[in-house]
Amino acid sequence: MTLDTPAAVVLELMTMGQQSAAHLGDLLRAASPAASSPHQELAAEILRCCGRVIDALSATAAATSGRKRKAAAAAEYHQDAAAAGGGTSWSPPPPPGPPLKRRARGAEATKEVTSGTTVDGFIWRKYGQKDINGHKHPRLYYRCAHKDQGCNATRRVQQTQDQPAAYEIAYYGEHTCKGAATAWQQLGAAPAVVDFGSNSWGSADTNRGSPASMSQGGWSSSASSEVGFEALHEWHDTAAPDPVMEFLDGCFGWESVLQDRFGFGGLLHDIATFQ
DNA sequence: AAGATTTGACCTGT
DNA sequence: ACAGGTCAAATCTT
Repeated sequence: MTLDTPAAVVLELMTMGQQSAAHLGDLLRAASPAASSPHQELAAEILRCCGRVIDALSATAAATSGRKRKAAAAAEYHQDAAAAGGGTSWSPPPPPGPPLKRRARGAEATKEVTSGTTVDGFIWRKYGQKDINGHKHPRLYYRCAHKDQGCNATRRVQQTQDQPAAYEIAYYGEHTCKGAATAWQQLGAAPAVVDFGSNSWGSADTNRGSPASMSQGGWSSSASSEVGFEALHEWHDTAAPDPVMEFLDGCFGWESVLQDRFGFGGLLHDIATFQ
């Protein structure tokens, strides 16, 4: 991907932010492995926010380039139907449209490789696992927990061969569930395609223990994000393990890149506070 | 008891 | 025919 457009730059930087937040979460877990602390939840919240922006931008880019997945096309059917209704607000997809077709092998997907836990704001339910030829580890299949809302987003997780701690995650389909749409309405972005990729409540291994048992506040990004950032600063100013402090010191300056390049400071602030 | 996960079977695209 | 994706009953967890 080039950085020729503002969207590309935002995508790149949000990806960096997501990786940084994942790293932060790992550090926090290492610092207090006993139970999930508010600090870890804050790191998870940051990951969720980054993931939403990344997926929204990715979807926009894919739509612009005219390449669409089959699953995306099915989701689009619902959105077109909703748009025909004339409303600007989110409409529940449920009555399901045409039967969802099995996606073609190697169908286009939004892919990312993560080390260990990632969190991107959606709740996934595992629906299958398969041993894949040429892969030492099984492939895991997840779908959005809000399938009952007509959300057809799915996620495929494959542990990489050479790096056991790394997971290749492919996202298919579009999130059409209500929580995602609400978040963007609060952002004022109102994307034509309500598409937010993804989420992983941890790696294939850490995922055990029910994603839904974690905070479902991922849908209510507005309030939770703002509180989260305030708490993060408060925590940053008080007690924190040294490795975490070092990590944060190295990461909090990345937004200057945007200001230097496109003067996106205001946008960043809006994204950070979801207001 | 309800909801989530596991896993073998079945379905479909290549 | 085979490999990969999904279904759904059984099982597990909370």
